[in-house]
Amino acid sequence: MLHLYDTATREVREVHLREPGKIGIYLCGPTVYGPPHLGHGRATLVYDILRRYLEWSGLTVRLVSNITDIDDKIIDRANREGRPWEDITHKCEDVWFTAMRKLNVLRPTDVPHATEYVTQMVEMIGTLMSRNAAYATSDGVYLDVNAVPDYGLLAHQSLEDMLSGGGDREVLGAAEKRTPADFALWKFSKPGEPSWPSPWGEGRPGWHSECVVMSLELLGESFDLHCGGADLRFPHHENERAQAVALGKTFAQHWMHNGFVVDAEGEKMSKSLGNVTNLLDLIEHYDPRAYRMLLLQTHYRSPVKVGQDNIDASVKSLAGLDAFASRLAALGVATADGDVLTSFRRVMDDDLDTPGATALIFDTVRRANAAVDSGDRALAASLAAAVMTMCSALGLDLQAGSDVEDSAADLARQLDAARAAKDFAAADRIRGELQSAGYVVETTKDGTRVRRA
RNA sequence: GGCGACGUGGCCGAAUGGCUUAGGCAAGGGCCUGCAAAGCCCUGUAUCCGGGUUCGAUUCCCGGCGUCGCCUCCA
Repeated sequence: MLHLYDTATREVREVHLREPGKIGIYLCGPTVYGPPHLGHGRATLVYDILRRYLEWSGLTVRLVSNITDIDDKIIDRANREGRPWEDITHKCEDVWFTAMRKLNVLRPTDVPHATEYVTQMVEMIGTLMSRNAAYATSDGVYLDVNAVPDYGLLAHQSLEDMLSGGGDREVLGAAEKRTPADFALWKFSKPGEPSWPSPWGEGRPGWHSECVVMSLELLGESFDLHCGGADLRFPHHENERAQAVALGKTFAQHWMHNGFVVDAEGEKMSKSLGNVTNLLDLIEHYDPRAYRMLLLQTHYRSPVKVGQDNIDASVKSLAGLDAFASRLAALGVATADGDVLTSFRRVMDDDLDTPGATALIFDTVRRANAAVDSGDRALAASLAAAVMTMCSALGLDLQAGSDVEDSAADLARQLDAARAAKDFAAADRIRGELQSAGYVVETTKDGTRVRRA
């Protein structure tokens, strides 16, 4: 059974399922106001790997991941560029899902939009008001964090400690708030801004409310797992939880957070630092599988450096796996080796130990290659099947060289003929042609094999 | 100021109180090959520093140095 580190309890523990065989997961999705960056890519890849693995394990997974399509940053950009805000959110969402498709990230089972749940959010805020956990000021409605006894559970800091720190940061709306840590549930709109009606005045929802409403509505109370990037731990997740607690509802049973993407100097890459490397650039310039490979070789909670050397190494390791897939495709269908798959489950169930899983894959590849060389085709086929099964469970599609053009296949046959005739000058010339056409050429006893470089 | 994470070989990156080693990339040697490619076998250099606990620490504890994150809206 799956064990994951739980941010709330700070320990690796079993993920307890409300309903055997089913898991409900909420993943905080993007705010659609700009191109996705590497951190977005990491989070979606990590949870895509989790989701695929769980489905492969036989669980029915309901993965709810929101799109935040109303937010200050969206409004700012719309004003700056003189465009309708919906124009920005629609376009950014398109770009987002196109990028995710290229990364082989499955679409979540549910993709709720914040703007579709404004009515429910207004209702929820009303309930919080009636419970005296929220109050209105001149610029909006705020949650009173003192209504939440264990506020700071995810931040692992007491309210007092949090308030004592923060240095020279500006606290929004501080003058009228009961406590500086109180956060906006509803923001009154200025003229010309997108707005929805509410009992307290026209406005728009604050950032944290949508996830509470949508997760509780789609997954229900005490749903199994809540996920997101480590930067969302506080304040976003803390504030989601605070609202649920203030409502008197049980929220997520388990909290999972993935680590940051850092640059070559080890600093977090984020928009606030202005050193973003765009996810779109990465998947345009490199095999999109390379990022998945890199993340698989890193534990999801560790920071990961994304740089030239790292990505190059992943591209090369993928080439080795592709060569393997191409080589072993000829062995035909076999039952995957059971011991290997048992080991695979063991490492994956241990806090999603994908570095262990990739080590297992490479070991199995080596064993399968050795079995081919020693003539044990049955063993090779069953090990190869295990490799393909594991890669598939991780969303890593190996390329077995099926996209070879007819002309290249022709040249490969000519190359064999030339070698058979010991016309090595011709053979070398043909190989050169194939290589300059972008193919890797392997001449073997069983004939020449070509695949895309 | 408060809370927390981390410092492993040429690079990336796991694991671990001693027992057999992570793994990938790079490097060297060998086998195979007409030559390559792919593959197989073998090899090297490592656990930030100083104390402590221990028969024994890279692993646990303390201190130091260094890097990073969070402390109200960034995946």
